[in-house]
Amino acid sequence: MSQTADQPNAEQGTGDVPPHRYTPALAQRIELAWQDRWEREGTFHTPNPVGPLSEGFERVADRPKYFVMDMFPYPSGAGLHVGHPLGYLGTDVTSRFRRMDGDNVLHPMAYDAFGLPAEQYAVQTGQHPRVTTEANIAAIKAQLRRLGVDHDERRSFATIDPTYYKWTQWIFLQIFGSWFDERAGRARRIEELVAELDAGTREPGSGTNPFGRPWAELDEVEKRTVVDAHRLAYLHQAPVNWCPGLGTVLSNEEVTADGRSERGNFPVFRRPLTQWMMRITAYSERLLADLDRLDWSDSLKQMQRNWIGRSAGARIGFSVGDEVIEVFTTRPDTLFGATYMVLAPEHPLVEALTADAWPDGTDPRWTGGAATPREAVAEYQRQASRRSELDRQNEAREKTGVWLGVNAVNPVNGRELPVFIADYVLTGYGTGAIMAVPGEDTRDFEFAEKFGLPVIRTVQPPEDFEGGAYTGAGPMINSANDEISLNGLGKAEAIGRITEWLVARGAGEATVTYKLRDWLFSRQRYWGEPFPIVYDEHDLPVAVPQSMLPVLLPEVDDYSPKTFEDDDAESAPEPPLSRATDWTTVELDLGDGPKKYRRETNTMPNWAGSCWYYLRYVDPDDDERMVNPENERYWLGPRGEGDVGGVDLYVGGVEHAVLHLLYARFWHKVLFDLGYVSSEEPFRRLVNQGYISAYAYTDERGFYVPAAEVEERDGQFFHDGKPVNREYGKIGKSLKNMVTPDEMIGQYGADTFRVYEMSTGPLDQSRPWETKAVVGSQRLLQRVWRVVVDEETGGVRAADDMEPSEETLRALHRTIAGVRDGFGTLRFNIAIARITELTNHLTSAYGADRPVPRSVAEPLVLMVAPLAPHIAEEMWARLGHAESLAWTPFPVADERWLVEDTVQVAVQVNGKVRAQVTVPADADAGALEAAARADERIAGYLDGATVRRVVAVPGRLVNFVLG
RNA sequence: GCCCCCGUAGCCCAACCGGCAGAGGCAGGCCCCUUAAAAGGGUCCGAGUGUGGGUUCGAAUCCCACCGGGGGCACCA
Repeated sequence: MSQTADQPNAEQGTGDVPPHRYTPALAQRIELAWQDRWEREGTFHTPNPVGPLSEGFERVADRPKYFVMDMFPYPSGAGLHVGHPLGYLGTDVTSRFRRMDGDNVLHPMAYDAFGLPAEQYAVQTGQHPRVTTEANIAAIKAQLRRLGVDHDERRSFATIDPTYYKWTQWIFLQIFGSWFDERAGRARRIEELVAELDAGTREPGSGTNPFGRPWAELDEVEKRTVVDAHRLAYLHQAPVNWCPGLGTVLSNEEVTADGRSERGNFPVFRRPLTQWMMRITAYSERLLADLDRLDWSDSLKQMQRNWIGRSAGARIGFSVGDEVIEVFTTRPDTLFGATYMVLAPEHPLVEALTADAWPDGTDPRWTGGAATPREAVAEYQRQASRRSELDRQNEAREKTGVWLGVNAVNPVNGRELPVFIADYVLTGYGTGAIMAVPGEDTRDFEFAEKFGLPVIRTVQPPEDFEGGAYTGAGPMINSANDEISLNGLGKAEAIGRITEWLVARGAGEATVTYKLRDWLFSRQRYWGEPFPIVYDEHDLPVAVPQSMLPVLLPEVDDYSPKTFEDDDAESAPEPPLSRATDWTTVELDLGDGPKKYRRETNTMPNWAGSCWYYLRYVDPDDDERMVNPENERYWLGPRGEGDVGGVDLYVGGVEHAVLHLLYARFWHKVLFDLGYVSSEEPFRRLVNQGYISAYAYTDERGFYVPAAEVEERDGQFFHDGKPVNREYGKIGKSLKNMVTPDEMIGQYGADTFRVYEMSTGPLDQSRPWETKAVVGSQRLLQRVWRVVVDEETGGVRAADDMEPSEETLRALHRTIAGVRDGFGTLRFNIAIARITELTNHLTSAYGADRPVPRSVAEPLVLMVAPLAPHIAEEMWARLGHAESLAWTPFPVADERWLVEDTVQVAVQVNGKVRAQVTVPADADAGALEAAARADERIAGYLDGATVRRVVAVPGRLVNFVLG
C-alpha cells in the first residue's frame, strides 16, 4: 500500500545510513506521491447540502459543520518567506483535525487580485495586469500545494474572475438600491422609501432636499436627486484624500496618521471632488455593539472601537443673527466657559456668516492681515485646502485662524462669542464647529493665548495647578445664571443638568457622534471592478440591470493612471477608463427605449472583492445567485438564539483590523438587512496569527551580512571570523535574513517544516525563526517513523499480538487528551510536546528490538496526521490501510487511563512544601490529612506546634498552618 | 497624551478555575554507535516567574504602583 516505490535510500551511497531511514529524500518522495493521490481522489472535497457541489452530502449530513479559512493572499511577484505560511498551516492543522474528529469541514482558498500593486507591477513590466496576476496566482497555488494544505480546490477563484466580480457588482447594486431607515435601525429597499414619501408617511431625511419644496411638489428629476441622497451608496462632493503620487483618491482607512498613503507613502491632500461614498456611518452603532458578540481578541476589538470612536455629548445651537451654528461637545458642563467659537474652514455656514468689513478696533491678530473679513477668509480657506493632512494634523503646529467679523451668542448667558475659522477644527467630525473653552481644553487654550481671547475657568483646578487648560476633575465654578447653577457639582452631574436645561430651552440635545466617516469608494485606477452604473441625460446615476452584469473591464491601450508630482496638490484625478472612449458611452434600453448613457469610469477599491469572498466559497459556481441561501444557512447561519453566525475560524494578519474587517462587517450587515444572508456577522471567531521575525547581523560598519553565514561561539556572533552585532527584525532581503519555505522543504520536506512552524508557539504568538532549530522537528518525525517502520528492512514494526503495558496505555491516553487540547485551542506546540513525550516513551520502553503494539502505533500515527499529513498517510498505508486517514476518526482518550489510582500530593507547612505523600486518588480531606500527619518529616514539623488550621484539597495538597 | 497586550532557564515556550514552577524544542556537558564525522541513540545540567507592595493558609496566576517591550489611537471637540 505504500505510495512510494518501496526503494531504499539509494542516494545515501555510503551505507552508513540505514536504507529505510526517514531522510529528506524519502520525505520528498512520500510528500509528492500523497499530494497527487489526494488530488486524484478528491480527498478534501467538501459537499454542500444542495446544489452542484452536493454530491456525497448524505455521507456527512449528520456531522456538525466547521468553516475555517485564511485571509486570502494577494499574489505579489515577490516570493514567500517562512513567515507567510504560518496562518495557512494553522488552519490546515485545524481543518484536518476537525475532519478526523467528525466535522464536515469547509477549508477553501481564493485569491485577492485586483488592486494597486498588481497594476503597478504591470506598468513596470509593460504587461497586462491580468497576465502577471494570473502567473502570480499559479505560483502561489503551487507553493500551497507543496505545503500539503487540504483546500477544496473546486471552490477556488480569484476576485478578478468575471464570474466573481459580476456578484461584487451585484452587491454594489443592492447597496445602491437601499437606504438606512433610522427608525427601524436597518437598511431597507429604496422602493419602500419612495412609497412612503409618496404616501406622505415619511419626510425626506435632513439635508436630502435642497429644493425647499415638499416632496409632493418636486418634479421627477428633483425627486430622484432627493432619493439618491438617501442611498447607502451615493455620490458626494466633499473634501477627499487626493494622492497625486498614486493618481487616485483614498479612503480614510488608507491614509496614515501622518497624512500619507498607506501604500507608497506619498503625501495626501484634501480636495473637494465628487466621488462614490458608502454610508458605513449608518451602521456605527451596530458595528460597535456587535463587537461584544464576537469571539475576537481584545486588542482587535479595541482597534475597531477606536476607529469607530463613539463619543457621547451634546449638540448645542449658538445664534449668529438669523443663522444658528450647531456644535458638538462632550463637555456641555463647561458651556459657561465658552469665550469664542471656531468653524472648520470648509464649514458650509462660513460664506453666509462672513461680515463685509472689520468693525473698528479689530485686533490685528484676528484679521490675517487682510483688508476685509471676506479676503481674510478666502485666503485662509485657500491655504487650508493646499495644506496636506500631514501639516494640518501636526500637533506641534502653531494654531492659525481668522475672525469672520461676527459674534455668536452663548445661549446660557448671552455672552458675545467671536466666530473664527481655524484648521484645528475638522470638517468631518461632529458638526465641523466647536464652542471653544480655553479654560478646560488644551487646544482652545493655545488658540486663545495666540489670539488674545479671554479664559474663564468653570472647573476648580487644584491648589498646585500651574496654569494653562485644566482638563482634570473638580467642582464646577463660575457656572450660573438666573435659572440654573452648576456650581459645586461634579462633571457627570453637571452634564446631566445643563443638557436638561438646554433641551427645555430648545437650544440643544444629548447626542452621540462617531469618528468613523463614510467610506470613499471610488478609485481612479484601471485594475479594479467597474461600477455597474451609467449616467443619463440629467447626469444622474442609473443602475445597470442585473441581466447586464458583469460590466466587463474594457481593454485599454494604457492602463496606468495619470500620476503627478507627489506634492502637486492642485492636480486632479483622471481615471484610466475615461480614455476608453468607445466604452464610456453606451446605448442601452433600460426600460424607456434605447438611449445613450455615459459609463462611470472610476473603479472600486481593492477592498470590494475581499468584502464578501467568504460567501462565495459556499457556492462558488452559482450563476443565478450570489450564494444559495440554503448553503449559506448551513455554513454561516446562526447556531442558536442570539448567535451572530459567520465563519467558525478566520485566521489572518492584524494589519487588516480596521480596513478589510470593518468593510466586510458593514457589507454583511447590509446583506443581512436585505435578507440575502441569515448571519449577522461574517466572522464569528477571528485569530490573528503571530509574526515570524528573524535575527539579522550587522558588521562593524553597520552593514547587514548574510544571516545564514553567521556562526555562534560562546554567545558571540561571527561572520568571516569577525564579530558581528545581532539584531532582530522582519524577514526580508534588506536585512539579509531571508529564508524561504522552498529552501526548508528542499532541505527537510514539507512535514518537518510544518511541524517546526507549529511547534514554536501558539498560533497567535509572534516568534523568531531559527533555521538551526528545524532539525529538532526532523528528529521527532524520524523517531515516530522508527516506531512504525524498520529502518533496515522497511518492514512494519507494529505488533498485532501484543498488549501494551499499563504504563504505555496511561501515556497514550494522556497524550490523546493533551493533543486534543492543543489542536482545539490552536496551541499546536502543546500537541507536539505531548506527541514527543509519547514517542520518547515508546522508544525507550520498546527499543530497537521489540515492536510497538499496533494499538498504540496507530493512534500515534493518527495524532501526527494533522501536523505532518504525508508521513502519517505513508505510515498508515504501511500499517495496512487502503483508505486515506483523512476521514479516519481521531483517537479518543479513555477516561479510565487518565485517572490515576494513587496520586502524589504535596504537604505544606505554612505554605512551604515539606513532603510528598502518596494517597488513593479519591482520598477525601480527612484521609489526606491523616496521611500527611503520618509522614515522619511532617510529624517533626507539627511536633510541639499548634496547628491553627488545616487546608486539605483532595488530589492537590495539604497545608498545615501553625499558630 | 489616552487605550490595549505582554515580561517564566542562555534562547523559544509550558504550567486547567490561585495549589509541588517544567511538558517539549534549541543551545551546552557527558556517554553510546562510528576509522572519523553527524541531521543517529541515550543521559545530565539549568530559572523561583521584570521590580516593589497588597489580598490569601497558599500568588507566575488576583489587585495596586513602578520599570521594560510590543501594538493601537491621537488637534476627534
